[in-house]
Amino acid sequence: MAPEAIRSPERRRDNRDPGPLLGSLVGYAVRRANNRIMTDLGICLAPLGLRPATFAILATIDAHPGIIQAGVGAILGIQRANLVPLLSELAGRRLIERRPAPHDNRAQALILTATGKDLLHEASREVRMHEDRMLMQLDARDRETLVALLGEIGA
Amino acid sequence: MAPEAIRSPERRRDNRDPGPLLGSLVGYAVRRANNRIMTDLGICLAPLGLRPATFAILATIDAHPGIIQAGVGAILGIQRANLVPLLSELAGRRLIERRPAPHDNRAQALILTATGKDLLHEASREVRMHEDRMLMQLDARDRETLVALLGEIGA
DNA sequence: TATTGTTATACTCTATAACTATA
DNA sequence: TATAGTTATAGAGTATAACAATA
Repeated sequence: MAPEAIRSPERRRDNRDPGPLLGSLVGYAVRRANNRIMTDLGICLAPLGLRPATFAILATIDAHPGIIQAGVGAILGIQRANLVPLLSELAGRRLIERRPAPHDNRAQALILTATGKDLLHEASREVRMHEDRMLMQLDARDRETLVALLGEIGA
Repeated sequence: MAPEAIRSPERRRDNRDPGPLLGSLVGYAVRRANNRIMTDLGICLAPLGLRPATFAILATIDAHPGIIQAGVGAILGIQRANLVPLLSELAGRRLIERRPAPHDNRAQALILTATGKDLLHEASREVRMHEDRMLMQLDARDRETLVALLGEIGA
């Protein structure tokens, strides 16, 4: 009865369908979108000597001048131990400075240098172009909806 | 003029705001959602001896019986070289079988064993519960919207 | 020539434990 | 005792190059 010829049993060459199970999972759609975004973002930032993680760190310090390392880790979901080599890399390139924190001698207050600000602003332009390219199919309202819905996941 | 006391300048303890730059990026929202989903998914699958990657492989083979390794890699975005140890792990546990492919002596056709199907179905129940938990705040229409919008990213 | 599966290798990201110095 | 920064280390995930067998 079933006209199996219509669905071309196992011969589709451009088949990227993961099947009904994965195809119905929001988590799978999020993962695929994340992969595409991160791959493209990495390519955009590479010429500036940055990666997604180091870009995010610079942006966070810029938004919170004097923030301590643990604060950056809490915001970005990076563990203190894993933050150390990333910050050392940025400090070694004179993009950030580690200064003694005012009221806590254990902590280091982080600030961007003038060079760091310049590089961040240059990277921001690249990232905004990257976003516009990735979201070409979506208007401003779609993008707001997307951010709002994504923010509800796991909340 | 600006009543700065309202926004409590630099003293919010529960502050997870990454700042105006990252906060406005869809990519950042996707990344955070992906992290929350993957962390929870990993916890759900661990008792079954599976990870997100091995679960996705089982689901893909179940949807495409007889698919060859390169096909699985193309669907899931996993490179052939990285697929080998994953498939060896699954074959070692007798969850899948590698059989000579009918029309191509280079390729291996992959199928689920009865044990593999049982484990996949058990894992599927766990994953659906995981999804319902992660998407608790979203109704069916929101979820469809989310999948549709995510599918347009990078297209 | 191109493709499939495979091995080897390296690099990034992430996770944990332990140490020090401060609080 | 708890926290901040640090070191060391191990595990995933991902990337490339090269090879043998086959198309």
